[in-house]
This record gives sequence, structure tokens and C-alpha cells, in this order.
Amino acid sequence: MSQTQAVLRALAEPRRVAILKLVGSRELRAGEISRQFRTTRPAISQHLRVLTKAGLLTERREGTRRFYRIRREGFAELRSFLDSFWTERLGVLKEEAEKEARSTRGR
Amino acid sequence: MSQTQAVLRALAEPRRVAILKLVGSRELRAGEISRQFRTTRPAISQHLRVLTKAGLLTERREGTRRFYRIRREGFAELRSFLDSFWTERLGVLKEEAEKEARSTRGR
DNA sequence: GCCGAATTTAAGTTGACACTAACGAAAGCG
DNA sequence: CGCTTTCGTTAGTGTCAACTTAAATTCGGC
Repeated sequence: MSQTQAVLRALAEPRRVAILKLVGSRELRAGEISRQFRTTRPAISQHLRVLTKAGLLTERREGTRRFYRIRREGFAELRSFLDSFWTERLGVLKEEAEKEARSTRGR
Repeated sequence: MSQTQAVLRALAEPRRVAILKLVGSRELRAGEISRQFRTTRPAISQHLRVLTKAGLLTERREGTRRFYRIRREGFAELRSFLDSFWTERLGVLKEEAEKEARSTRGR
């Protein structure tokens, strides 16, 4: 799975977006994050893992505590992906689309 | 549900991204699109509806045929959303996050 | 008006994933 | 060492959404 798709899937969940917003301004501990929501800690923990794996978050351990902070570079790839739709450079897109379609075609 | 989240959810599905790429360069009929994939026509039709509802596609009817074309403006909101993470304007983000968290907090 | 083509809608099934409850791990502290 | 705090992992459950098959809709042509 492409990194861009991983990012998109991570952002598709509203709660994960809310977490990113929280962590955008300052580093926060896992507990502080989960305390902001009505869900349980494990739920948030799983979201944190997905976000980290997608490259949108960095984790810093200090003893038994874990600090999370946004990782802005993680958005770069998605940004250029979006720009490829926004602008008119579509030759590349066309090729990609046809390549991808070829791999699942065949009826 | 916010429009941005609708767009994110629409893009989370790889097949829908592939459709967008196909339709990025030229207008295509529903049948032409579905013929590119291994799935059935109804499956593609449902994807087209999701994409249209998210504002990423425009539909043009001509007799019994329907033409689909990418709608670039649909990406604008998501772009500025992304930029808000990318850049340092985080005061707004912080407020939004806390407002959103408040609405689901309460343990 | 009937027939066929293009496409969507409806109904039902299945798989993915977000959630909860229980347990486990690792560090700090007395 | 035992106790507590902080956090993650595992196993199980429910819900939602993507898919398929079948039927309905909408239009054009004869």
C-alpha cells in the first residue's frame, strides 16, 4: 500500500484528525490526549499507532510516558498528491491510472 | 459531517482514487470507467456517487449516458485544511481541536 | 408502443475496522 | 521487593461500507 493511501486512510477517521489538531500546537502525553475524549485509552492508543505508522506523528519515550507530536513532513507527500489533481499536470496521472486499472482489469 | 471529512473518506478508498486519476484528463462515461476495472458496474456506480457527493466529480447527462469529469474546486477545501497542518498557523487549530474534544469529552 | 442499451437503485452478504474489557509490560517510588 | 502509574497489546464484538445479484429506470430507435 502506498504511503499516500496510508495517510488518506489515517485521516479518514474524524477522531484521528481531532488528535492531530490537539497535538499540532504542543507535544502531549498519551494520557493527556485520551483524557480529552470520551473513549477509552486503548482506543486512542490504537489511533496513535495508526497515525504514527502513517508518518503523521512522532513518538518520544521518557520513562513510562510517551509524548506525541505532529510530524509535518508526513503531510508533504499527500500535498503533492493533491496538487497533481489540482494542477493540470495530468499526463503522469493518466499513466498511473491506466497502470493501476490494468492490474485489476480483465473481465 | 464536514465537507473536508467527506472528501477524506472518499479518497481513503484506493479504487476511488484510481477513478479520479482516470477522469482527470478527460471526461468519461460510466461504462468506460467500469470497464477498466475487474468489478461490476454497480460497484463503480456507487463509487461515482460517493465522489460526486464529496464534490470531487461532476456528472453530465446526455440521454441515457452519464459523463463524469473531475471537479478541481472540490480539492480546494482539503488543500487549505492540509496547509493548516503544514504551516504554523496553529492558534486556530488549537481552538478547533478543543472545541471538538469538548463535544465528546466527559469521563 | 415495444425492445435493447446504459446506468442506477435495492436487497443481502461479507470483510474491515473502531471500539471495549481484560491483561501485560515497563518504569518510578517507598 | 511490592505497589502504583502510565501506557500498549490482545481477543472478542458490533457496526459500517464495499461488493454482488437482481430488478427498476430512463432514454433512443425502429
